Amino acid sequence: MAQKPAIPKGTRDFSPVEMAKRNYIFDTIKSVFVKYGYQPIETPAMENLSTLMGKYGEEGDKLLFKILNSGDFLAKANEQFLTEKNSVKTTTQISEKGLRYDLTVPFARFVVQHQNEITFPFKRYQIQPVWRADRPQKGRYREFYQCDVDVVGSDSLMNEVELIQIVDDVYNALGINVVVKLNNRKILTGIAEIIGEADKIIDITVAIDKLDKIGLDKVNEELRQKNLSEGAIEKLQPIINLAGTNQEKVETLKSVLKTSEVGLKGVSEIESVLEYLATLTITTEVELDLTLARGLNYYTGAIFEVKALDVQIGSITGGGRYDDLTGIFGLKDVSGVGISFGADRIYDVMNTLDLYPKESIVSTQLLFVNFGEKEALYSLKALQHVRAAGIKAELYPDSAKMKKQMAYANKKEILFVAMAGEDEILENKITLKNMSSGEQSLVTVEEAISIIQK
RNA sequence: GUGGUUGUAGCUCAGUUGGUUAGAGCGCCGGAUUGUGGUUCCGGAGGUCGCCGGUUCGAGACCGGUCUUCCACCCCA
Repeated sequence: MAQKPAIPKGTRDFSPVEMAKRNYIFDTIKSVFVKYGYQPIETPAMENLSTLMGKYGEEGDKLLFKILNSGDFLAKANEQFLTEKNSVKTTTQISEKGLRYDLTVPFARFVVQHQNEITFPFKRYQIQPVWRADRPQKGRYREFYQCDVDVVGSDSLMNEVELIQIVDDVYNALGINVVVKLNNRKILTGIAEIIGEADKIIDITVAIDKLDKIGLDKVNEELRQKNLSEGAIEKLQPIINLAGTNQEKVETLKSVLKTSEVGLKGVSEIESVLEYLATLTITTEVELDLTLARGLNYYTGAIFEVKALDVQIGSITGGGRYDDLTGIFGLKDVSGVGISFGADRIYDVMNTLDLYPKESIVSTQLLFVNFGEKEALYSLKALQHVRAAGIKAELYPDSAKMKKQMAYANKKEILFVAMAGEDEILENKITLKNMSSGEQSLVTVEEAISIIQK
C-alpha cells in the first residue's frame, strides 16, 4: 500500500455527522451572543509575531506556532546565532509571523487598529480556530475553536453580570450542567499584599488549587517549598480553608483583607456582581473560588471559569476583565471583559453525554427513489414543492436497485422515502414511507409535506 | 518541555517460550429477493503487523531509533 496519509499531531478531521454536531454547538452559542447584542468580527489566522510574543508569558511564547519567512530566509540569519544553535534568537530572524494563540490578543490589536471606526462600548463575538504547540491530550488539541465574547470600553460590572447570564443561557440551551467559578485578581493581589509576598501570588494560587487533591498539609508543605515564610503561611490559613456560602466567603475576605485597599476593592466588585445576579433568574450555580488563577498575565479584575459537572474535563469556558490589554498596543484606558467558550471541549462533553436533539443532526428528511428517467423528472418537480416548504430533500441520482436506494436512505438516517413510479404518476401522487415505522401510504405531495412537517 | 503509555484489516481486538500461506467479530461489496432498508442465509474483497534499522537460519513477537495515541506534571479551551 502507498504511504498512509496523516494529519499533524493534535489536529482532527470532521466528518459530516461530526460537523452537524459541531454546527449545532456553534449555532447555539452564536444565537445567544446575537441575542445580547454582540456583533461578529474575524481576524487573520496569522499575526505578526511582535503582536503575539510576550502576551502569554514565557510558556506561551514557546507554545506559539511560528511561520517560516518566505524566500532564502537563512541567508539573512545571523551566522553566530546559527553556529551557537541559539533557537530563540535565530527564530526571531527567520520567522516574523505566527498562528494566533487565542482570540483576545488579536481582538485587542483589532480594537487599537480600528479605534476610530469603533463605537464604544464595543461588543463583539468571534468564533475562529486557534493553534497551540502544546502536547496533545484528551480535550487538549493543537488546533481548536474558541468562541469569544468581549465588551471593551466599559468599566461597568453590568458587563460581568451579562457574561454570566450568557454562560447560563448557552449551557441551558445545550443542556450541560455547569458551575461558574468566580474570582477577582484584585483579591489575589490583596492577599499577596497583606502577607508581604506580592511576587509569589501565582505560586500561592497554584498551591491552593491543589487542596482537594493533596490536602491541607501538603499544600502548606508546597508553600514552604516555594520559600514562603511561616508567618505568611499562617496568614493564608483562613483563605486556604475558605468555605461556606458565597456570602460567608465574602465576609471572611472582608475581615482578612481589611488592611488592603485593592483587596477590598476586589471583594466589593464580587459582592456587587453576586448582588446583581441575585435579582435575576439564573439557574447555573455561581461559586466564589479563590483558586482560579488563570490568565494572570493580563486579567486585572474578575476571573471566570466554567466547569462541566457531569464530565471530567478541563474548564470549558474561561475569561475575565483586563484593564491594560490594549495599552500594550498603545491605546490607554480602555477596559475590556470577556469570556471564551471552548467549542471542542463542549463538543467532547456533548458527545459523552449524548445531548444532541435529534432534529439538530438530521441531514436529509426525504429521499425520492429513482425508478428511471421519466419517473425521476416527475420526482424532481415534486422536490421543488417539498424544498419550497423548507424540507431538506433529495433524489437518488441513479436508477439503482431499490434495495440499494433504501439502504442509502437507511444509512443516512433519512426520515422518509418517497416512491413515484408509473402508478403514482398516473394518480399525480407519491407513495410516502416512514423509515422508522415502516408505514407507507399513497398521498399527494401537499399531504406528504404536512406529514413530514409534523 | 519532563516522565510514562499505545500502535496488527475501515472499526474493536486475538495472535501461546520468536518457527511454514497473520485470525475473529462488526462494517464494506455481491447474491438469495427484476418497486421496499434496518432481521436471516450464502459468497467475496480488504493487512509489506505504524515507520526505519539491528539481533537471528528465521521477527507481528526481542533490541534501538522515530512517528503516533493516551496519561501525569506544566500550562490551559
